[in-house]
Amino acid sequence: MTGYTKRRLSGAALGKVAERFKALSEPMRLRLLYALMDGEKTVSELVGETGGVQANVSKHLSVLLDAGILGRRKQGTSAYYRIVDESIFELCDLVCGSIHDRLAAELAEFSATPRS
Amino acid sequence: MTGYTKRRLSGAALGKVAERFKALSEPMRLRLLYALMDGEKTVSELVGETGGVQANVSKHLSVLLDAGILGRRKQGTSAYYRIVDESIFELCDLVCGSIHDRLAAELAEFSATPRS
DNA sequence: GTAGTTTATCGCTCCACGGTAGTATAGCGA
DNA sequence: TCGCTATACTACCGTGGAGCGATAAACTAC
Repeated sequence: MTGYTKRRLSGAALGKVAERFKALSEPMRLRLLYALMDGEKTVSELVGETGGVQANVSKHLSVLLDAGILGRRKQGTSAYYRIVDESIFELCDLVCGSIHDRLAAELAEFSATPRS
Repeated sequence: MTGYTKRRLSGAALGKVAERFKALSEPMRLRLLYALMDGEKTVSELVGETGGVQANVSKHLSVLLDAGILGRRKQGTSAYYRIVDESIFELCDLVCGSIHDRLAAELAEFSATPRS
């Protein structure tokens, strides 16, 4: 019993799920999400932390906004972005665990292989 | 306490996580994964079930194979693919729940809005 | 041997997307 | 009013990847 339902998804649902995964398939966007873990930040702050160009950071942020992962608040000339879908980090944790397991398995297999 | 560790990831780890998400960001690949839920199948069977072209199905399967999500077994002229990373469905379930919550929230907000 | 089946791969077109530069818009201060 | 800053938007280029047809490779049956 692993906890997931193993329910089949309709075609439309499949598309929405794929869309969500696509929003998370860019290292830069993941970096932005992790930078936002300690609370909302402005675009400038995110530019400084991630080392990206302002235009790119702004575009990636709007992608995450459209995906429903981030929220935005404007104050003065600044735009404050925050995470509204905390399940993102659960996803990343699951993937990290899965990748770790695979690497560990490969390592074990390599170590068990007799060197010729 | 939601259960995830909220640990920051290195740049390389971020790339690997993004790569995994990218492998899941295609509806066709998700369809193949869900078709494989009830056990290993040949490419021909998957072509029949998903309605895809053989070349595409084969390519998508090799993407999932390289990502460590699927395993392959060859017997005669047939290739049997199976799921080796069951955590995939946990990921999909999490995303489904998240999407459902968002849609439900949008619906509630819409219903609460007084119609002018 | 030949023919048929199954799978993988190649070449191609087309489209989506990331990165970048430049520009526009809005708010703030002198 | 005139800058200055912060953000968003537009246009362009290059790349990567999906879809498709044709072909190649491996195996089976005759």
